[in-house]
Amino acid sequence: MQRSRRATIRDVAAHAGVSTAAVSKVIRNAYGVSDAMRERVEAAVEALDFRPLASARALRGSTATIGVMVNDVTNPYLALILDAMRVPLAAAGFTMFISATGLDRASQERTLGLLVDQQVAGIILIAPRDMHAQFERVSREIPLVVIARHGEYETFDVVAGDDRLGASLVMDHLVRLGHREIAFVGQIDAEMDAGTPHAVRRGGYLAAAKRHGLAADIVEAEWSNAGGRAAGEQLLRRETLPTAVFAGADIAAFGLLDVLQRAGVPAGQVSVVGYDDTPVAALEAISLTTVDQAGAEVGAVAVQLLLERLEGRTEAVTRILEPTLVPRRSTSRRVSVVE
Amino acid sequence: MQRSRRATIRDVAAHAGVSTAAVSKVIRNAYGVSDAMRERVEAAVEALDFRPLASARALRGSTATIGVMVNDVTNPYLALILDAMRVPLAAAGFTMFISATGLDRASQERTLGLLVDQQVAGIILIAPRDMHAQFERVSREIPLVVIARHGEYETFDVVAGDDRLGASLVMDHLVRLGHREIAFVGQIDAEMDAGTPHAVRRGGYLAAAKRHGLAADIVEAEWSNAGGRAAGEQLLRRETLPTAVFAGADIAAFGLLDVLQRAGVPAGQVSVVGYDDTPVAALEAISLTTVDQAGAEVGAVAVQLLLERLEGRTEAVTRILEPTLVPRRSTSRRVSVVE
DNA sequence: TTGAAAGCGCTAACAG
DNA sequence: CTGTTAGCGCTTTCAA
Repeated sequence: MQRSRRATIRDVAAHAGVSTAAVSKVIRNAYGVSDAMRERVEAAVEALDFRPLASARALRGSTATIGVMVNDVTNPYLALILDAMRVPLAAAGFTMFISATGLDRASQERTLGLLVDQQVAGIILIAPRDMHAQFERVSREIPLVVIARHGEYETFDVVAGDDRLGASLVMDHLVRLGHREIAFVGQIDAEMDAGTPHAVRRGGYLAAAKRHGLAADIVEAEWSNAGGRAAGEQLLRRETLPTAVFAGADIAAFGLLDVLQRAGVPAGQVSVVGYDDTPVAALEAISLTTVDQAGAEVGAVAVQLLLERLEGRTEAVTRILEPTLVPRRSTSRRVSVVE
Repeated sequence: MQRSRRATIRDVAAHAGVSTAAVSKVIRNAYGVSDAMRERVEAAVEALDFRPLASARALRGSTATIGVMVNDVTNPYLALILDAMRVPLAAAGFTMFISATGLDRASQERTLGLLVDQQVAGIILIAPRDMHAQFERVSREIPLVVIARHGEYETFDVVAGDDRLGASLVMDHLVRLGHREIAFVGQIDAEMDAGTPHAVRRGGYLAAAKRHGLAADIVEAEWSNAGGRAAGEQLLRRETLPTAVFAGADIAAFGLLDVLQRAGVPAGQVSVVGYDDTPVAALEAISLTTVDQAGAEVGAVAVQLLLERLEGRTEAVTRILEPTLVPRRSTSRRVSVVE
């Protein structure tokens, strides 16, 4: 049995014996249709299983889709943010399409362009590279919310955690435990500007180290499981281990801890701190001290700001969320190191 | 400075002094354009920053977008699959849009409908509920690949791990270690049919238990962190703990292990097995015995099948991937339990 | 309240 | 090789 082609608004109009304009009004819940008309049209819609084609609607102007760009779907913190956006967007009548990119700027620029080409009604970017000119250009036409970038902007909204404060909380915590040799794991590449969480946490680390009169000790490695492992291996090659490491992100802390543990470094000898408070950090077997930056709230706030924009707000809003330290067993009082 | 509206193909044609048809051919790399023409058009495209609107193209027929539906973006195994699809799809010239749903069938049906309305060129569904009629209907019009469902179908392709074998590997492993009281964590709800990984793993567990002459012991709880915790609490309320638990999924195993550990159950007293081999399972501090079902490969195979369909294949293909057991420290020889 | 008709931006015959 | 033109399916004036 050959399936007939998809029903169009004309098919519905013919079936109901009315004009396409009438059908259009009914399916959009627009004003100016009699009850009788509505009923006939709805019956025809039902009978033909009619659904308006998104592209035809888009070509006339409106869409009800929101594009969300994310640079790494395997990052559990980002997943938390994404997950928090789904329900409120749907409740507001929007369809969310997630577009995954790489970490490089080129793929992110391409992806943002594609979202614009799709005429999405609004855009949320999660932890994008700096593409300031493009942000401005896009946001002049489409409501835009950027998550996890620092800085005040004129034409779009920003939601971010206070990474400088977060780094400071971590350092104060470690210093209070008696630590003086505190390493920081992080890597800044050529595409990374001052507005990234990387740069801000690093800056917070440096400022706090200075404040406490400590020597800065930066281990260059990216925030990933592999990066954390690499950092751990770098440290093991040294003559003396630092007594504490601020790994910059949970995911890196896990890799780092694992390498230390496998190398036989006694638990408690090196205190390790992550960032994000991902669910794994809370497991008793891991018990990683970290910084909670409320991923679910970030997502919810971003959606709220976007919806406000879609309803007409034009002034830019920047929302900085306050992080909190979550102390666990991966940090402890400094132990004197036996050479 | 007011931004001018987006350039259209007519603007480009006017700017280059040629017809819109010529521009269309150039931007599509179609045959029948002189080099001179190509150059002029390309210059105009550049000058006006022209990009074709996706909806207008879609309305004429073709799109280069692939829709991927996933029921839980916070599930690290699913994230692995998603991540493996991005690069090959992009390399083939397609844009991937991920659509997140809930676990319930209603939201999945809605989402699948939305993808169709978007005229995506192809669809990949990851671990969907049973919506057989809709699968058939959709796949008659759009190439469709379903991941993580069992069964042979006529009109679409399937990629799945052999969950029955996986469950069997787990049980054999535990029995070899001397275990006789082996519980299984899992929950089947009304919407769940025989083709789900849940049902198949449960079936594999039951069959293996029978084969080994063991009593079946199913703990009803969902495969999530919370579900694993709930299962752990259920077990703790019993007079005697089973000596081993097959948690059904890593994510549930983590929660379960955590509850047991916090309750003071000595390590090694209860062997626990997960499923999926997510990165966390490999951490030394967790060291969870699990089943590797090659998430990255699943994603890559799904993309490959979809691309084949897009190039014209019409016969349905079902690809079952063989899982392997990954033994780690969370399972050990049975210890006699002290009451 | 209803319908006729124009047109969104692009592609694909078809004619020249 | 190049241009003219008729739509794709829908929304939206504008008249009736």
